[in-house]
Amino acid sequence: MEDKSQYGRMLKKENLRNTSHRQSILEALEASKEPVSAETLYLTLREKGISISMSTVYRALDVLAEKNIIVKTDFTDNNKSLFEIKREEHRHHLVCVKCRSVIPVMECPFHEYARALERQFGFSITGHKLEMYGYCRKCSESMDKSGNAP
Amino acid sequence: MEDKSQYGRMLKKENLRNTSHRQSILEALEASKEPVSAETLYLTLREKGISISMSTVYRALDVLAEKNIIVKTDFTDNNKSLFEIKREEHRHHLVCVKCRSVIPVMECPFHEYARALERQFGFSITGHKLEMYGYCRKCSESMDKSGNAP
DNA sequence: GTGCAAATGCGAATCAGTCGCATTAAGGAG
DNA sequence: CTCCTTAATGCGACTGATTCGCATTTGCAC
Repeated sequence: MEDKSQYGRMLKKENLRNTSHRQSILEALEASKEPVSAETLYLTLREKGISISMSTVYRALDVLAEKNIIVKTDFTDNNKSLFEIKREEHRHHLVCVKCRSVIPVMECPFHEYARALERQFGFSITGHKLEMYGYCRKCSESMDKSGNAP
Repeated sequence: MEDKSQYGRMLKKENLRNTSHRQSILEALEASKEPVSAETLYLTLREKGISISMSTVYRALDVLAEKNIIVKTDFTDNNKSLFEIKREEHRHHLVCVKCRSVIPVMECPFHEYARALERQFGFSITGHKLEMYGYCRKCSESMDKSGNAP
């Protein structure tokens, strides 16, 4: 999504006005390699010299998530929601429970599984979220050295 | 887990005192077929005539989740956390985005996938959470009738 | 039984997220 | 380009789940 006018089209398609704030938010999310919190996003924008309020950030994130342009995620921890742009392929995440780093993962082998569950329960699955917890390479190594088992 | 003294052993093993409140909480979670919120649990206990405070419920749930005796889950919605007892086999969930019903699912076909990711990223996976969203049978049907697409 | 750290109760505090309302600005019509 | 409607925004107050401080109680090792 290098072409920024693309955002305008996406917003229009959803009957959302193409405001400069929404543009900035989408650009910031696009630029971010990992999911960010509303607050982080707010601070990022302020740093860029953009004058915006928290309410607007929250409201924009809500409506964008509702329209499926971005994805809202809740990693169990500090009970803060994180947001990321919806890319071509959806992603899953490896979350390090120690240093809290997040590694995005592209592959998703769950389509057959989902199909089977739909048949079994008469449930129509429209989306899913998979998060995996554990220790990233660095944290496992540092614990090995210090003698603490993961 | 019919044998309630089992709880005592589990707690002791984690260096937690075997208090009557923790017993009650574990029993209530054991009895519940689906994940419950702290508040629901609190009310359930009060109804049973157990005098307990919200802080205690929260604190007990926290420590039990930390010790891996129960599981804390955040379904994106009303930003309330849900808790359930950790059973033999872990579960996944089908969450209806309309009526909010939750269907637990036993099967978990992800072990190979997890293994592959561990190799690929040097990440040591200790747990995972999969939630699937969509429309349960009842809600899809009622929407079909009313003409609203899911 | 005694002693002491862990657990609890209570109410105050925190803090992400929401809301009401007045103001501003998209963007379609003319 | 200007006008007009209405969505979007800012601000500050508010909410509601969760946490915290501190005094009191209770489990349990000895």
